[in-house]
Amino acid sequence: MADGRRRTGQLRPSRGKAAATTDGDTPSDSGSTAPGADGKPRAARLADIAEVLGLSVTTVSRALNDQPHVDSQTRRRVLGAAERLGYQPNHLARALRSERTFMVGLVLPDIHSDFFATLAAVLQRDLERSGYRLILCITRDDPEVDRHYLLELLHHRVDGIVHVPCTASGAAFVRELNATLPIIEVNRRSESDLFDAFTADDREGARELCTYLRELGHRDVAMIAGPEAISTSTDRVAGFRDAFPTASSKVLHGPYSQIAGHDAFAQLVSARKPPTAIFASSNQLVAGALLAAEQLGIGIPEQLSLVGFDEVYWYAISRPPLTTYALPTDELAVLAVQRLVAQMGAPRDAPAPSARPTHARLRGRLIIRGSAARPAPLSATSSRSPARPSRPRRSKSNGSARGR
Amino acid sequence: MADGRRRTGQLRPSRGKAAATTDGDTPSDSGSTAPGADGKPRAARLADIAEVLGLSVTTVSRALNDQPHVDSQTRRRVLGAAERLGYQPNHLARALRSERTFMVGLVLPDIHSDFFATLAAVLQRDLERSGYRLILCITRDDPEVDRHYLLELLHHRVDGIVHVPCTASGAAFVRELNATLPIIEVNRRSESDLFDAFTADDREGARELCTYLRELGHRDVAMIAGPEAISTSTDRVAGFRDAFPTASSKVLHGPYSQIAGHDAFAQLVSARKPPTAIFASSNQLVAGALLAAEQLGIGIPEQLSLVGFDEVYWYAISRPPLTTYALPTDELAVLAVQRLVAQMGAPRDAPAPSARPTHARLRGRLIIRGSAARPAPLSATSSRSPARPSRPRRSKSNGSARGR
DNA sequence: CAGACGTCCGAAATCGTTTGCATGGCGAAA
DNA sequence: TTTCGCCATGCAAACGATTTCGGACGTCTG
Repeated sequence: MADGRRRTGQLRPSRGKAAATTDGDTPSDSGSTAPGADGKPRAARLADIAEVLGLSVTTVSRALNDQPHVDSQTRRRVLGAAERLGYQPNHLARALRSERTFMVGLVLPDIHSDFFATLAAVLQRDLERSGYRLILCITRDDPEVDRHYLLELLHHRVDGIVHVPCTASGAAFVRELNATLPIIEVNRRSESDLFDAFTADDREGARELCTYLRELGHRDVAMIAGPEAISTSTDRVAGFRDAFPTASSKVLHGPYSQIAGHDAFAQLVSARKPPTAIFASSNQLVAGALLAAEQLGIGIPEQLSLVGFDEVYWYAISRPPLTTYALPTDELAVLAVQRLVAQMGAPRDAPAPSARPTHARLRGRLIIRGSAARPAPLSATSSRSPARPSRPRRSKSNGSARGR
Repeated sequence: MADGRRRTGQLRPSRGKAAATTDGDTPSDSGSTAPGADGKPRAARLADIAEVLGLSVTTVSRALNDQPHVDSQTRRRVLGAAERLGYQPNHLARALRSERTFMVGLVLPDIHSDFFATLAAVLQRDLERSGYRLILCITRDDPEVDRHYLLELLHHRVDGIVHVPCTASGAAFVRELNATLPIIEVNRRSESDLFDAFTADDREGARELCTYLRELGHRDVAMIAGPEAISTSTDRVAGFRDAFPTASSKVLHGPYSQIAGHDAFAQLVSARKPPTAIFASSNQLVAGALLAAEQLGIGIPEQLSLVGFDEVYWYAISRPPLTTYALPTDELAVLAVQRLVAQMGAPRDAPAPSARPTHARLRGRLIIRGSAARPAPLSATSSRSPARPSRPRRSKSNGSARGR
């Protein structure tokens, strides 16, 4: 083979010691990490291992990646040399060539809210178990920020995205960019019908919770809802209307924030004819409502019933303990990772274009604590005070410290 | 220039249309994203833009990166073509060559705890403002997991790491691997003295909080502390001992978890001679303690005083509202990002090896609410009941809905 | 007018890995 | 003994950008 003209790929001019003639397995004097001869020490590369052992980078790569067609003896030598040289693989180069970054993006509105914190924690844990790292992107429900992050993740060539959309179109524009990476919607659902989605059955949950209020005797109930563009909000409003179809029942829309809950609560109770119960439809909203009740000196549930949504660990120790509808947070995250990993593992070219995206609605469960009681002024039948004493009655799934 | 022998770098055999002879500025028929001729469409690269405009990749790269030495007219043409072709830069390739990934790792024990959630949110926001993406790694205070993530981040060639260590050595082993990337410790501090650290002044905070208990008249106070290996825990214990130097004052160590707080509280109050006040030294611990008090029917502060640590948004609406020492969470995160970005922006080779790592301790502030009162049995002077009525007295920095 | 300098641009090397293809060598089947 | 195929290995081309070096050309300065 005429090796007359070496072109590219030529090994660097012997940065380490000149190729070990015999074996190189003996623990020589080369420090554990420094391959440098004179200049500053550089990080070891595959080529350095190959040079020390007199092998090719190909074989070294195969040995380190547990690929077949490598002699077990050779593999051991490679592993040993890698250890001695302090070799640390470069995922960038690997990803560039193999077109797999093993990173997924998580795009959600907020990490501070208990629900999303749990979601993020479970997602991160399960993704890590499948070998994926997670890039965290917080949108604060700002569509521009949402779009910015999705694009940025695209540029980083993530293998997939978990998306909590904040617009009706969701990540549709990504698909228009001819990007075929898997995207899964969680908790909320866009109207694009382009992506698999895992959400709670918000409508059914709200209906169940509000039916409970109706059964307690409430007829004049108001709802503090989230933004109108977001599926969780509209679905919960629908469930609310299922239980209270009268047009008079009031629904206040606003952002999913504590301040919004606070202000909406204050506005509702200061009305000429305030409701007897209020449904604050997220954990942020109900936290704000509780604070407002505290500040305004409104006794709950003596003067007014209040129910929340989402289960949060401090609900049991709030004053009063909150009656709520618990969302299947962990399950949502687990299923999303499961689906996403399956899609990312599939061959890149065939993303099953025929299959229509699926939407799974997961049931939660009602948790009855002490923040809702029979309506105070209208109670006709009950002779004793409708408001329970300060020590609330216990219900299922309460009391145990949830050690998440 | 004898172009007889093209070697590498040869442009792909005209995947797009054959090099536009004249200009290529006219909006031709090529779809916005599909450069493909026959095969499946590929994502546009710099070379595609260069080919369409009859330029070199060098110039295109410079134009898109706002580098000098590009004619403004040329720059406009490049931007236009990039837009038409739907060009999306490949950060992997860029990072591989330029040795800057614009990603930083965040390694912390937990994201569900309110404190760390806030920390992560602020870090993410500020890092994003400086153009960095954040990789989230949750260690659950497991040293093995901690080590695993640090290595993994190294392999991904992140530009820097924000670390909440859970061992005495912290990320010291990373330095032994000859990795020179900036690492900043936040909230907790390892004993390695190798990294800049931003922590709260936990000792001073605990002293201030416990001195308040002492001034209320408490003499028999117990502390529920975190793990012994973690700086926040040992520092808070030191502050507690500053205020209560008697050897009899009890300190219970355990993990920073709600269950640990629950169990420690139950253990303390069931002792033969229970303390008159308990200092639960983290938000998880105090949440568990509150729940235990609720379950055991122990009135707070009537029968027992309880104080927390960290300020959390639900403290104001818990039952009772918690007296606590607020940590400067946001400030911690802001300063850490500031320092980290400065170090990441500095030239890679000179990480100022002479400068000794700095450790900044930030002051928090005492927030007095209603969970601590004069000790019940020992109250000598006060004629009226030491326990306040159910409606707690208000203090500074309470009541406003913190809209995080 | 010579030389210095600045601007615009391109060729090619480079980052560190994976991967398609080729090549001996060796054992098994014919 | 030949042929076929597999195994272990190596060569060199990707992957898609940045960066170094230098060339062509125009302008300013002494």
